[in-house]
Amino acid sequence: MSKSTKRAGTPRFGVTLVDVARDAGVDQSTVSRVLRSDPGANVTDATRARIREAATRLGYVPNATARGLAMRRTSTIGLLVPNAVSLVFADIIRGATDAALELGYVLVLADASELGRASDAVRKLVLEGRVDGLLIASGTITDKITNDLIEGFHNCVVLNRRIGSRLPSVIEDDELGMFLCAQELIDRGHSEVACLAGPEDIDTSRRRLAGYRRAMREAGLPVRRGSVVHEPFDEAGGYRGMTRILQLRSPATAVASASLAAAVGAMAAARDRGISIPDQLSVTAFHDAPIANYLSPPLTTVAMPLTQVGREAVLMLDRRLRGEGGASHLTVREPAPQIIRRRSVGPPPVTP
Amino acid sequence: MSKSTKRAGTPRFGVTLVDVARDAGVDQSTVSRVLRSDPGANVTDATRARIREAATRLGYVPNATARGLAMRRTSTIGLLVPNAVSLVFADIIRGATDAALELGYVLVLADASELGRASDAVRKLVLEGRVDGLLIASGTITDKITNDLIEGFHNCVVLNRRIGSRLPSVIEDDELGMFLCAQELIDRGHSEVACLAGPEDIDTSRRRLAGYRRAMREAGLPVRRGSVVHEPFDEAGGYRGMTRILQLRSPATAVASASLAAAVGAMAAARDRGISIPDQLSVTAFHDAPIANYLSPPLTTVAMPLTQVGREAVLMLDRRLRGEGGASHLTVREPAPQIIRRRSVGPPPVTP
DNA sequence: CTGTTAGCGCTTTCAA
DNA sequence: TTGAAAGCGCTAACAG
Repeated sequence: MSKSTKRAGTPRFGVTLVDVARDAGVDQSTVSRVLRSDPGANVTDATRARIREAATRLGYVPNATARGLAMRRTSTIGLLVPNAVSLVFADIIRGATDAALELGYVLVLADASELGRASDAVRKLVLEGRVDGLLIASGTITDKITNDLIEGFHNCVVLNRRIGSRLPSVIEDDELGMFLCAQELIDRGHSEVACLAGPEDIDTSRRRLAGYRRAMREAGLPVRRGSVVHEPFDEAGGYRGMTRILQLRSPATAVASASLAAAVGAMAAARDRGISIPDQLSVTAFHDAPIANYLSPPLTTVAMPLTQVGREAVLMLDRRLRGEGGASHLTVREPAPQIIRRRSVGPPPVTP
Repeated sequence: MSKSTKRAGTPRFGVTLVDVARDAGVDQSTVSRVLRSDPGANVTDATRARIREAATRLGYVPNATARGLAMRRTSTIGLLVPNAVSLVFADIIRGATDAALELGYVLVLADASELGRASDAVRKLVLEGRVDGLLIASGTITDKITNDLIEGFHNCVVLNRRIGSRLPSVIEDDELGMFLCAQELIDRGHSEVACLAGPEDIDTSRRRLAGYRRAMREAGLPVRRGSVVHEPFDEAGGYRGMTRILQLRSPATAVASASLAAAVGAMAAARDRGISIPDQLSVTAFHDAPIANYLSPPLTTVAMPLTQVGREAVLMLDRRLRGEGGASHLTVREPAPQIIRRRSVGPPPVTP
């Protein structure tokens, strides 16, 4: 069968190595060596130049699929997010994207707002080899994915969660961040400080709750019955939780929320019951985002180093992909959590 | 060189077609036919069963890279988002993800919050062949990308924008949606209705502005000088725009915002000047999202069929990838825009 | 009904 | 200093 046999109807890729090689009058392997800047390549400056020129002139772009097949790695990593719109993921995504770029990966996000989709994503991305590794920043669904699919798959890093000790993880200093949320309230004179904690069965919630408890303990304040409520990390959860807190016989005068979204819901709940912030109720939230500036009133938050979490997760994944060892559990403490004071905190109301 | 020659040090993929074939005692091509459910494959039920059994027992998963190389398509499509956290993208993403799944694609998101990243993403995803096609839902950066890289590349569809007639596009009925935003205000008795429009040079803004103008015109209301302000579609833009409107000699009593985020900023600006909503100022916004429920007061919005936009964009891209013709510009009108009344609209204040 | 064979575009060993 | 050749895992003619 002659060389001219072309599959009929199958589209071709663009300019290939062979095209460049032919144009430059060398072998494709030489082109490959030059264009990859292969360190162990001894190529004349002349040929080198000729190849480079031909490549740019022809508009050659290496094909990631072919390279991936040959190298058995795609140089892309995935980041699974619960819903791409959650307030706190912007920073993680930014940090991860930057770090990935620096290390020569391309970072793709996969939306896994639902359980089914998450499994789908893991299958399609990881098992079918579309990505070299996976970052999982997917709060609630993480456990399920873990059990279902990730077990034994070590090319992945979990963000903001610590699940057993099997899966590598990068987390923030949840305890400290939440400590600061509560402390800000206590410092202003509040003694009845409630806590809008996340889902009870999640390690992240537990660490944040521990920070709240420590702040109370160190101030010599009791944690009253009913003043710690477990609700999801979203607006609806915050709304429900705040409503329950306000129904207490002696409601708290301040509330530290373990998530920004929940704080938004909490503020709405207070407003709906005619309670004004910060006059009658003070609020602080774990995590900062631009929206905090635009709430009524602007919300005092504790900004966490989320960008760094994204970055470190990529670095850790890369290390693992390259077979290096190193710690597989990291708590990001730099830059330190920082309280951003806005107008949602005031002194406790004077009780009649 | 014997068959046993293995590259040293290169990791292997998992279970391959050959493994399954050997196990089932057939050729790999047969396995391929069976596992792909190739319609033109005449295979005995017996072998078929044997192959299937072997595949599942060995835990075979087809390798996307190899398949991609052979088929010259990756079966993945990319969705470029400006920043994954913008409020309105959740629905688009959901619609697109679902449609992609149905058509056998996997959808990956790429964050392109900055211009540089956007070009990077296009290069890495499209030119290097990591995706078959690209959806671009990237407001402000779209133009640049277009000019830089997309020209002549027709495996892409632009969302919510119409750029020349070269690039295929899927948009909402911006005019109608914004018409409804303004009409709601007018119906409540407002005659001084301002408009928080988007950036002036963007077609999307122009269509929304046209809807506002039509509502005013049909009501016989003049559009006062200074009551249309062009600012970006974000909180800061809304804040600035609202501030300018409130500085007018006779400020409007109502404002229709061309974006949800801008409305959030606008409400903050009003609050900061001691203006209460809806008593002294009514507000409506184009686009709905859960956060609207939790603002103070909850914001009246016009919900647009964003999920459908995401879906249709995928369908259109798929059609083009398959070489089918069909319209390359679509305006999604179903489901119809729907006004969601909350508490940000009231009658105009009685002027002294 | 099934096997053989020739690639897809690239990397990498080995030989010259 | 460069070329030849094998092969990554899969698909898709074509032959039998």
